[in-house]
Amino acid sequence: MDVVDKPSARDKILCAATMAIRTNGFAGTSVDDLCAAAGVTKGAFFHHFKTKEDLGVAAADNWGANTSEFFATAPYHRHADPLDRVLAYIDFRKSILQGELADFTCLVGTLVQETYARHPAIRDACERAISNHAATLEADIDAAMQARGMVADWTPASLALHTQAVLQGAFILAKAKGGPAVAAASVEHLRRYVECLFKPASPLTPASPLTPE
Amino acid sequence: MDVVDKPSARDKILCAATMAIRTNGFAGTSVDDLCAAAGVTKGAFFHHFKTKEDLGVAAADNWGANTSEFFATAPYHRHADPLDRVLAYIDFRKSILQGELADFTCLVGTLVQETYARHPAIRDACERAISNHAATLEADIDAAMQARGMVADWTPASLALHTQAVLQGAFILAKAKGGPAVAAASVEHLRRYVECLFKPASPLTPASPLTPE
DNA sequence: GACGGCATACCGACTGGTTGGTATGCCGTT
DNA sequence: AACGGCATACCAACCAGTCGGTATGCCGTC
Repeated sequence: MDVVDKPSARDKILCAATMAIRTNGFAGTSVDDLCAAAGVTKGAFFHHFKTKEDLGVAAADNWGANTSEFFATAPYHRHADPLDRVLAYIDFRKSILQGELADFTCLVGTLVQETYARHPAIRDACERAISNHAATLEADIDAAMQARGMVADWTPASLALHTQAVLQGAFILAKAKGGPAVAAASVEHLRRYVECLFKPASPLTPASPLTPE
Repeated sequence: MDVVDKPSARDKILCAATMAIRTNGFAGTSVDDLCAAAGVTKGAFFHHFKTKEDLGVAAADNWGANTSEFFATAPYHRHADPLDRVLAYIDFRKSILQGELADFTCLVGTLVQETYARHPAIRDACERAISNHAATLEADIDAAMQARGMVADWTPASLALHTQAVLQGAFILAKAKGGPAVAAASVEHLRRYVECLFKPASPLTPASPLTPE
């Protein structure tokens, strides 16, 4: 148990899988590619993962764990008002749309898209990751509604999932257009929507805090 | 030139590819699978398409052409007010979220997700299909804004693309959750957003035309 | 209208490389 | 010496793509 723990083969494979699948998809990533990228042999791969599908499940679970920690320690939780936390979450999601596409797109969104029919185990793992993450938002949305005594024809859960839909769709547009700019614009629309839902009385405000493009 | 034109091998392949790729993805669909599903031989396949990538481009182009016609002849264009047309478009998109996942999800969204890095030609074809479709919405959005003399910090183009992002994201959630219900809820949020953007003055109306879930 | 010349559409066996997966053995730690 | 962690060697199935060949129809010429 060294301080400078050298990563185990399993971790190296999971890390390489995260990048490779986000870039080339699940079916588009071969076990050989993965081993080469991770710097391990095929023997190591099949020592840690029974099948390639098993790796897919593990990668989705690993993604869920990593993103949970990443967002749990993110600064947007500091706000006292739950609505401010939701808006800050959206701003935070917008702010991390930078660099290469594979650096900010979502592994489980990509993964579930092409495996939902043939690999139910992977689909379920992706569903868990998405729903768990949405649940962290749902709590703040719910608190914001109760604090305002709001009665609405939509549920906190549906809005939380909607934010994830917008993000996933934004990633697809970013891939189609070759850059994060479209995605950022879509996230701005999402912010405007949440502001609108919680706006007490005032009408359309032409001068919004968002910077014009 | 018969009245009962039997479909050419090319058409049968494109039709089979549309379903197969939406179900199993591009890399997950082999040329042999495709030929079996279309009821043609490999010789026929490579007579019509130089490579598998070529088929991907053709499938995306074909999808663009088919959806263009489908939406151009859809009933939502009948409304006189351009905003009504936009809202009716959204309602229409919600109404067709039925049946099997592969029956209503978007080919080019699935396709671009896993090919953007390795097959630029396919990515460009998908981008064209998405942008062309969004452009038909953009015109109505623009007209609705001008009719109201609206000045906003967002553009008609960005809202049109945002609608597509919501739909694409909704498809991903539907795949993860195994049914169209989540997708419909997200499309309802989109409708509420567009209503809010164009609402002249009144505040949040708890009694909305949307049916509660 | 019979002819050759040629293009298009399609067939299916074949190939070389790649795939996911297995069998076995080595090596440091306990 | 027993074990987990990994390496090497290997396999059958499958992959995209090729190639020689056939069937059919069009078109100008005589």
